Amino acid sequence: MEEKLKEFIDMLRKEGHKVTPQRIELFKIIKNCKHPTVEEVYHRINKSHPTVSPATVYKTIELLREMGEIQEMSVIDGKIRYETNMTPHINIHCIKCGKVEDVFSDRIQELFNEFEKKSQYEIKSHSFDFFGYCPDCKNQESSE
Amino acid sequence: MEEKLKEFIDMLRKEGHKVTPQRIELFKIIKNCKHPTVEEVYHRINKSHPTVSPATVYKTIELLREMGEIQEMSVIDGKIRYETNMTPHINIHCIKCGKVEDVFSDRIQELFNEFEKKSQYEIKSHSFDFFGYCPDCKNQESSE
DNA sequence: CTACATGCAAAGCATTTGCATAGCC
DNA sequence: GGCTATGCAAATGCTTTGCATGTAG
Repeated sequence: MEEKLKEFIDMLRKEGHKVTPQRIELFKIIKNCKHPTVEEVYHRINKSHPTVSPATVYKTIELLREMGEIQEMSVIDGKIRYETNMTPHINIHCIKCGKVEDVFSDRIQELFNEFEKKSQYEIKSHSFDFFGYCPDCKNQESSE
Repeated sequence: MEEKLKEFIDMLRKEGHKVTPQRIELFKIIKNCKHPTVEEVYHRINKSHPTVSPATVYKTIELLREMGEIQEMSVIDGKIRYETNMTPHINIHCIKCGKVEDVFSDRIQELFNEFEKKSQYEIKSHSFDFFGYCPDCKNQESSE
């Protein structure tokens, strides 16, 4: 975490952006959230730093997105959420309880390599999502 | 297309929804669009049926989503787009020119099967997206 | 000291809602 | 004929913008 923060600060400087307490705090909060909405990020920063405005939250999220630190996700409930874990993985969403789990697999990289070759695209990022019933909700389903 | 429309009409009836001209027309339009936004759907129906209101477009899109005919997609430009082709595939987005291509592969089904077994989830749908530079834009990139 | 970032309030838009009317079943 | 769907207009709520002030470099 400390390491990632330092890299982030370096990248800010390198790209000519200023290093402000708001940006540092928002980076820490966002990277510690799972798949936050703007609203959730705002509520969190509001607890520790009540003067930070929604405008700053929106602007910082947009900056992080441009810097490749976060990514907009597939939406299931209409609200845009942000992927903050940029390690290749698949999100499995339970469409009943709303839970989201990360799953890692070497197959993702394989698929990635296959498509890059086949399509002639230069692939920079991805977003993989499964939607279904988690083990708990699956059982409840069958008894309904 | 005719076949799909009939299935849709049957499903409407079966689920107790009424079959209206607006729903039929919106179904046809939406299924003929690639990855439309709400706005695009509204503009299209507005040309042929100028009295259809935005409210009806929103409600019908929500109905189609509930019925599993369409799905919200990963967003790249902030606007929610809808996946209207429910055949398993991956979308490759060019982050420069905005083009989106569908790619089909047996690997998707394999990945699907692997995860269903491994995770104990009952998977109902998915959304796979790659983001990068298409062959054309890739070359422009290198010469900049 | 200069330029960019922040915070606030207002503006802008997309989406939803309430309700009267129309039209499917 | 009953009950859902539609269309309209108003309301809501999220996001952006403009501008004065603060602050990093």
